[in-house]
Amino acid sequence: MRYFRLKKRKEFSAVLKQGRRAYAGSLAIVYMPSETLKMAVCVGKKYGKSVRRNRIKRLLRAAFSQYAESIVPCSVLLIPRVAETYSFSVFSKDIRKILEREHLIAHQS
RNA sequence: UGAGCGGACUGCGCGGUCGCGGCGCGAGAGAUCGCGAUGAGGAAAGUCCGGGCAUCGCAGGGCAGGACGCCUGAUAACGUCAGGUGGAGGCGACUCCAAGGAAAGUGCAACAGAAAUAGACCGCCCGCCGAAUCCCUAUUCCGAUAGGGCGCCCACGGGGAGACCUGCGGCGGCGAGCAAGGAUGGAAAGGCGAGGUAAGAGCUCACCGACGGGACGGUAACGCCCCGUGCCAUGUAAACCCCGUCCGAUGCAAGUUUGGGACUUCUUCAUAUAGGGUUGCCCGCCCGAAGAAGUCCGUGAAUAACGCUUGAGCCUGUCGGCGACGGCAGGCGUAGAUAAAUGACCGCGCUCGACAGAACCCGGCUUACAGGUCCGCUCAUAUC
RNA sequence: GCGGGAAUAGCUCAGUGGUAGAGCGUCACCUUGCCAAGGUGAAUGUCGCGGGUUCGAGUCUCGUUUCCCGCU
Repeated sequence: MRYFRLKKRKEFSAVLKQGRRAYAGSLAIVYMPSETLKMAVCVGKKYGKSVRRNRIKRLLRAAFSQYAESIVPCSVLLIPRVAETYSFSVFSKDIRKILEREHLIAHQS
């Protein structure tokens, strides 16, 4: 089971307005229940130039896709924290921590 | 060997597992799945120029505005490039230069300096008048000049409260001549030397510079030579400006197509010297505009498809050209996303990997960039 | 992606190519028993940064950095 991308501005606003927020050390997650699993990352200009922003987005997508199989259907926004350096292992660990705390993991394999 | 100059290229590699965006093939009613090949740069950046392309305007005209500026060529075009000219820098290889016009006109040139785009303040020299006008020696064209001494009564300068001391034989006024000298300044009416003169002056002469004319070389910018003119007009045009060349506006969020458009009614604004559109303005040209409700249809709306990648394309060879570049022949098929694709993990290697991510497409410019490779050349030193 | 604008004292802003200014703030003094208000005086600048033009640049010009605004 793969995830879909969250594209529409309406959906973005809806999630940001009505969604539930959860925080870990390196990032924040905003989510609300929906029919299918949808995900988006938020990386604005404040994170640096385009190479740096692309790097952050790739790391977040890669980290998220590890758990995509097992998450209950909902709309998810990943918002990283501004930092000096970013790493896959820290993102992966923090996403897992949040998913477990918020009971978003459906069937543990 | 050291220091340096110019040009070209490269800018992590190999293997495995799991993933991402187009594309092709296959399966499936469809969602989707499988396989295969492919997938960021030299600057993709800044958006500083030039084009293509698209829409609007096209009887169009004028004004304004903008850009550029040695010459010749290259090019679709350019503010780019190539080759040359002139100037500046460097021992040199070589590098840099927005490099037309200041006798078309206007403006500006602070401070300093006597004076700033033109004059005569000081000064030099001659004549006259006034004060004063010592002595010795030499020369003498009998005006004086040079050297030495004496002296501060008179004049000028300096010092001192003053008496006075001291430099000097020295001054002041008027008139005429001159523009050589005068601590300034970025710039002071060609420079330097000689002659000349009462003192001076391109007043005269040589050389250099400037200007004008001519011959020769060069497509030209320009170079070089000869002759002439004593020479007169500072700088600034990246101040206004003049001359020459060029420019319609807006930018793919341009724009095209489909899907909601048609009809009826009402309201609001404007109603012709008005308003809107057309290029910033004027003339000219064209035209009413916006909203709401009802009926039919449809429902995804900053959306979908097209534009969207075969193009002034890239590579190789050859020919023409000093070169930029162009001609011919052969070969190649090389990202097209749209909340937006290259990542994660593991292993090995080394010098431990810089600047940095396509968004309509090209040609340039500019800026950023760890390191590495190659070619050509210069200077210094040593040896042969 | 495309187009436009700004940067001057701690803050808000002026500024004709010729010595960088105003207001608020800061500091010192006067005034007051003390504070505020008032008065007098003073300090404060890489004119964002780097080249060029000019005798001379905050101003003209080229590049660069940062920030702001508009366009669906």
